[in-house]
Amino acid sequence: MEKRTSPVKEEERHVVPAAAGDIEGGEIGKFGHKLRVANRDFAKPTSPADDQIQQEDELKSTRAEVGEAREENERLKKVLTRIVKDYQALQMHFFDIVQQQPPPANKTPSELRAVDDNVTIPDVDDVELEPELVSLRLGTSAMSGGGGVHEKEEKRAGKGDPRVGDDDHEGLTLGLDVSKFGSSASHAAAAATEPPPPSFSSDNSSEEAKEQEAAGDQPWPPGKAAAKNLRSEDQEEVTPPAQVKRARVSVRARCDTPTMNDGCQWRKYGQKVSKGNPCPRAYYRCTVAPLCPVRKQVQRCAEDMSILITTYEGTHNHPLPIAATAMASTTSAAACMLTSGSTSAPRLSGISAPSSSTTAYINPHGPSHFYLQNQLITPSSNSHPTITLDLTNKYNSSNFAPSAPRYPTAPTTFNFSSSIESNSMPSWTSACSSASSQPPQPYNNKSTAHMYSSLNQAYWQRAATSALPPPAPNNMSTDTIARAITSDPSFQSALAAAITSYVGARSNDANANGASNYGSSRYLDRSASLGSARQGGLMLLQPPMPVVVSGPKSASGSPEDDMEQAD
DNA sequence: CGTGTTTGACCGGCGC
DNA sequence: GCGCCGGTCAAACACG
Repeated sequence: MEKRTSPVKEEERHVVPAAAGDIEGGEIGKFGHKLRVANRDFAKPTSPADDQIQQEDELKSTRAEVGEAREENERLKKVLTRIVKDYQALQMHFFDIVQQQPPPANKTPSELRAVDDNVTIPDVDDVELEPELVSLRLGTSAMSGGGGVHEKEEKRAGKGDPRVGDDDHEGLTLGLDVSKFGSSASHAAAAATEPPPPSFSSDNSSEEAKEQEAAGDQPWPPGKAAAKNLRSEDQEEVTPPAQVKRARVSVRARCDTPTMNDGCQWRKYGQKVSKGNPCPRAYYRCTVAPLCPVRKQVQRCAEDMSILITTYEGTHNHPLPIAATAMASTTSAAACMLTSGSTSAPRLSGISAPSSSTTAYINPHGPSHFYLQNQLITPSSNSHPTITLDLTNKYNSSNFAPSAPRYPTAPTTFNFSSSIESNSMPSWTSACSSASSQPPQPYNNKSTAHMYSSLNQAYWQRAATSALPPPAPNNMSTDTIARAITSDPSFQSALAAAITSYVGARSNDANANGASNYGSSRYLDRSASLGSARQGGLMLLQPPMPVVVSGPKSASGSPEDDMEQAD
């Protein structure tokens, strides 16, 4: 570059000696090229006298231009500075809000219902500024209402919460874990009275944190060793009587890579061939932070090897990078949805549901279809309430109705898609159709991740209210609740956004996703990465991604049971 | 040498 | 009580 420009400089000096000297060195860097070009232009040989005058004029104009450019540069600098400051202030504000936000359980059911009945999707600004809207702990609200739980589940809950708390008390927990929805009333009450641990980070974090705190902070079935060690210490946390197994969120997507990139760091700790699926199931553990309880299972669909089934379980106890936040938020939202259904269903509808499985079908390819299917399944080994987010085109009616349900027993199926019509968000229809008519890749990962923040927040507000079962009436069925939740554009868009980002990112670097070279010590402390993670944990706000929701075409069976079956 | 993966063994839950 | 199964552990291994 330097060599290329030097001849021009020579020309400048020769033709217009004053030019170079009048320009500040700094400005030369920015506008020198322009100046040099201008000089070269008027250096063309013409009549000497006129040329001299013309050159001077042009030089003046060029100087003026440079001055303007300089001013513009300064102006832009100031604007940029202001934007950065605003962003930082906003970020701080966001964290403050997240940290200060009281658990939704503090609200009375009536309050929540009132909100629920007239929920309006808040503007991005509203979401951002209004604490209530920022609250991401709504997933826990389901907990407060969670009364009926199985004895078995209670037993499990009592047994399992060893790993608890260390992280939570540090205030770093990210919480959106939905797993605690089964908490007993007493536990719920405790949760309601206790302020959530301070949590920063992404949307789901606060929820998860709260849930962890409330339910004993044991997102995952602890490792045996950990369980043994901690069981005695954390009696309190173990006590929560009625705790169901952790909710799981399963994502099905066509993916040719070993794993999908969800932005987190994972370490594979096991692989096993499960019954009913020749494809081995890989077990991954989140290694972004030490002791992060989140794990995921990755398995190919037996019927369609191109479909990758990723099942998430647990709550991150650390801030997440943006990309990871998107997925975590999605899973949390889905889990929250599931939670609300599972908790309320037994109580409200009088159906004793050992566990619940909800499937959200999203067809990213064809006409946008999204529907949720909440299924009550028998408490087999797969007693984990599971929500499946289906990104495959399995939704097609032709493929959709399975010949026979794969559940051990025919699940009681609740379909709430009927009400989930585009009329709830008419304006989204067209946009979504176009967006979803393409392969997964088209979605912008970052933008969706960002947008998810606001959407998720909006959803959580709604979800909290929806999830909280009304005090008395038994006429409110799972269907009603699920309908309320799933019909929420915020949830839909949030889900779609995160999912699409998820899918879009999957091909970017599957390696980085599966397990990349992170961490300083083997399987141990990675706290060093938290700083950056936190930085990325805060997501920007963007307009919601349009999502069209349509009702399910079939209510019978689950086309989607690979995961559940495998589990 | 540090890190992640592989893989057989182990454990606990569950059904019979 | 036994066996099956899902899930996890941890030593051995591979890789950069």
